[in-house]
Amino acid sequence: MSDDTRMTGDSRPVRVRFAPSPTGYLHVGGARTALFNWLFARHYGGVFVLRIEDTDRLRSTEESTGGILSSMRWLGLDWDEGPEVGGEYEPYFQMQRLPFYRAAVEQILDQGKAYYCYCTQQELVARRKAALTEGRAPGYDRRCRYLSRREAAAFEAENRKAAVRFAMPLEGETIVDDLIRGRVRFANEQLDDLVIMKADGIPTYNFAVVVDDILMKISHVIRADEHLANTPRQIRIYEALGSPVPRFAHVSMILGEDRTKLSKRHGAASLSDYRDSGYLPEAMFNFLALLGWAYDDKTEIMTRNQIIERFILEKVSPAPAVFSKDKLDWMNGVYVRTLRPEELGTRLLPFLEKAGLRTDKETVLRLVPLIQERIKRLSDAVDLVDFFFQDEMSYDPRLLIGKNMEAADSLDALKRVHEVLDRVPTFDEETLERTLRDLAKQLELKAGQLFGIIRVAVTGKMVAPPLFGTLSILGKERALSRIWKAEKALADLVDPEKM
RNA sequence: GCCCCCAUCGUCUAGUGGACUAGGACACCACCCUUUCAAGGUGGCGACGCGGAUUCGAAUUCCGCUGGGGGCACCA
Repeated sequence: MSDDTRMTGDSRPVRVRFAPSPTGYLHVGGARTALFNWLFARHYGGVFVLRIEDTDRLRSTEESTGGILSSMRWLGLDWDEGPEVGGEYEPYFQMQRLPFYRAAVEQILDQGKAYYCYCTQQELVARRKAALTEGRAPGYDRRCRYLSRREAAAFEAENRKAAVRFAMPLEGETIVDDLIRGRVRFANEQLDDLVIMKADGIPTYNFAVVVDDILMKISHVIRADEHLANTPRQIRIYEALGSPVPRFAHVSMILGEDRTKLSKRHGAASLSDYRDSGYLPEAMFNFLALLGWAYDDKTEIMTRNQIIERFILEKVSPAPAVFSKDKLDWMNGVYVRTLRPEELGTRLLPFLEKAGLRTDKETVLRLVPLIQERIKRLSDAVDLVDFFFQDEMSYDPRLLIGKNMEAADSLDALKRVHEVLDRVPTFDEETLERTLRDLAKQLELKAGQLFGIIRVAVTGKMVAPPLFGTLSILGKERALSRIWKAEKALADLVDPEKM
């Protein structure tokens, strides 16, 4: 047994897949499942397949497919086989693989391990409801499994469309040896005869997934916990098809802060929402990897390669994890701070433009040093720098009054600031700081008192980026004009009559 | 109703019978630094769900309970 075999529990070449259904955006939970598959493949030098399970004709859309692919790419999860890249086992859209499913159904039908079911959906729904109210199991009652030839012919004569059901074993048990959960046993009497092909000739999920995983030679099925209960049925289908059963690993689900399954109700649940609100893909990647997996007792921040190198299924937790936005925010901030300034500027630009700020790369680059360690998300930058781009600011003039000062004193101080700045030889940070600190001393004010007044005057805010950098970037002309306006506002406050 | 999964600080987790007065991170609180806000530093608060059993010894093994989640579709 090779090392890899011991670790992956299987001697076949590693081939895993992520198989989303294109009925919406890529959900955070789905992204984590995709990530774990991808990491597993990359760690063992295997193949990562992307397959689109679009057999739900009502809900599947092309837009969803496009959105999922772009979210995957944004996260950096490249697929070796799948849409747009092709591969040995194409096509990778299930609706283009119908002949494969039909052949497989025939094969099972021929063996007598499946049968036609003529029950209509209305009948099924009614019976299920009745069973539930009477406290019986809601599963299919198997009546068509025992149809006589004559009865079947009668239904055919009625022109009823038949679905195909799989004949599950009635007794014994089916064992799932899960790589994360260990051995899980299911009594076969619990498994009902599921539909494997709908009356319209389209396979159901539980069947298509097995057929494709066989055909695509998937060695490990890493998927969400919610599929564990489906697994024994799928194992029976593998066996009926005479194929080796892959190894299974059921990853726990991701919960919202209220400990229910994460969904739109919890705010952003789609990966694209996170992208749009300014999270970095590298932070998201790191964060998602840590949801249910940990390297050791202290490491939080890891590069993509470190994670690939360290990721093993044995360290994946079986317990569900709550998605903590607080921690994501923190981690995103860490990644924002490690970005090279030019890089951060590049990423910031679209967010500022989207907010309606008329800016350009060069300006943003000058702003970056002032805000890099002050933002967690890229979109946070907007509130921090918008005043640079606005000609008219509106703020409460009372904010111009310095701490523990009167309006009149503040006005006097601001006038002195105006004079001093007007005479200052250069408008660089160092000069500004020296000059203004000296002034504060002269006025017998604390630095914070004076700087606070100036801050409000030039930014309109109590909280803003560092003052001297701000003044310098703003430039003498704009800074003085803002100070002048502030003086007027303060003067009104001191003596409203004198307008 | 039946079946299955899960269970360590508020949250993410480390922990695979003794090294645990249970470690780290986020969040929170305090202090330091400081022109505001951040960032950074230091410190603090804070958990093995409950009950049995096994064992010299249990967060770690077993059983039950409780709680949470998932499944039982001609959805995936």
